[in-house]
Amino acid sequence: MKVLFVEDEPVLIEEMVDYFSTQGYLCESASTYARAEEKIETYNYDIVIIDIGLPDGSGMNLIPRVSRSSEETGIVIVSAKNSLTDKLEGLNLGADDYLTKPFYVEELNARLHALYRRKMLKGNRHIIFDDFVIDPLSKTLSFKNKEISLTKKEYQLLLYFIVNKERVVSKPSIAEHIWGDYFDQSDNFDAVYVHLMNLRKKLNQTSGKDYIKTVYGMGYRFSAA
Amino acid sequence: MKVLFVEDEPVLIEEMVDYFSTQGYLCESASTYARAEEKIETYNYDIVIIDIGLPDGSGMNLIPRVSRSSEETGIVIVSAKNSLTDKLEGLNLGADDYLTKPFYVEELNARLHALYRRKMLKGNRHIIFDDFVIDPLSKTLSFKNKEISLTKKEYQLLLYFIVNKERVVSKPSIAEHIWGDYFDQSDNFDAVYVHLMNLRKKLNQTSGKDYIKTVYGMGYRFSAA
DNA sequence: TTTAATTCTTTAGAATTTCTTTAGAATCAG
DNA sequence: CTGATTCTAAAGAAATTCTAAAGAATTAAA
Repeated sequence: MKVLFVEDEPVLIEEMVDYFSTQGYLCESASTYARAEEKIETYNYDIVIIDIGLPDGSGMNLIPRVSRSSEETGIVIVSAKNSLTDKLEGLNLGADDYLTKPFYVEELNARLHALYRRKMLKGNRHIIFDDFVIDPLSKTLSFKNKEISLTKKEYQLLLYFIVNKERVVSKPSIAEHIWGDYFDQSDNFDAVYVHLMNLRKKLNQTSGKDYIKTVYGMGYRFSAA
Repeated sequence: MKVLFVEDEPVLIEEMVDYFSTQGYLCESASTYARAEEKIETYNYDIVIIDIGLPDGSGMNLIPRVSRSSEETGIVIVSAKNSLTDKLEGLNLGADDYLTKPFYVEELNARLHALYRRKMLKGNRHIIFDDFVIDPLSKTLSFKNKEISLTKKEYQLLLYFIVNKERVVSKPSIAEHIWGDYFDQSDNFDAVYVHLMNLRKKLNQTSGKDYIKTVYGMGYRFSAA
């Protein structure tokens, strides 16, 4: 779960990044409109949290850009004033939720959770494909009620595949979602290969099926019922 | 955990009952003031969630009745309007928390969790898992009527695990809940390790079971019946 | 068609990170 | 002051992650 915080108050950024990192999110931040724009164009996020009042522009204008760059991305607006027009404008532009400053990080967390549920759990508590069940709370994968132990990277990888079910995901985008933008482009993707194969093997050994297909030269595609 | 929802909107009732049932709560509902009054007098609930605006009376008047029938019961008020006086009046009458409509069930869940935690710390109800009994009043743990001495930190830790049963809790979040806000992120978590191991050892030595599983790189998970 | 280049699979082990455990120093409460 | 608790530090263990390398498969080029 990769999240971008667009916010100019350093203290708030720090608080949010600290908190949500411990919650298992992959956190990045942008403190200006320009930087946010750049990051949004370059990378892919699952959720973007946008403060409206930025020093060099209104966060409102970022909303369409996010939607354009990826339909999947959830958008939460944060604003200092509790203005109904602001709220409506934001939601109209395509934001998924709205929060007024000041707020508790716990509340933002609850909203992100709700958004997460709507986006990928679609109202369910578990993610289910075939005889597999993923419980995000206990971070476990099980096959016919028997737990399959996954490492952190394998678990993240699996979730990324689930979100992009039936779609071809490229190796660079996998790397970006699992390592963040600290990931050096010049690095080779050997690590991705290894984790991918380990996950593939575990899924295959327990079910006998091949869930992850290789699309030569393009990436991988995860398919399941 | 038995919960009563006093709410007249059928859709909302359904949503809440659905959600909280999957969260392991035992859910009941009352859609009128009269029905709620009746249920409160007759049965015992751990938590009552009251919508102020009921068709046949103000939910506000239910608050003293709940307190009278059982001091233990937690009360959360829900109201359509974000009125400060409403909020203050409710809290004055003995409500534990206040929530404005519309809200996300996730958010209510977070509040119930917090409430549960608070109640458990000072309430006199016993917490039971397997052959263990925790008496929050005397802050003691016993196994088959034999007391197990726990230090303060071990006790807090155990309670935090119980509240988050079956969930993966990260080390930072453990630290935050036990040492509070002034816990420095830059501190290393050695102390957490130590207390955790001590608790783990005590539980294991008395019961022979392993209650606390390490989820490598993510945190720990407590499981019990 | 054959060859070369690229991309992918697989394995093994090195490097790193995270966890466990112990012991003793510091701190706190009675 | 004394004893219990809490914290720090450090060493070793364990698990994960990464690197590297060799071979297989696929595509592109000759």
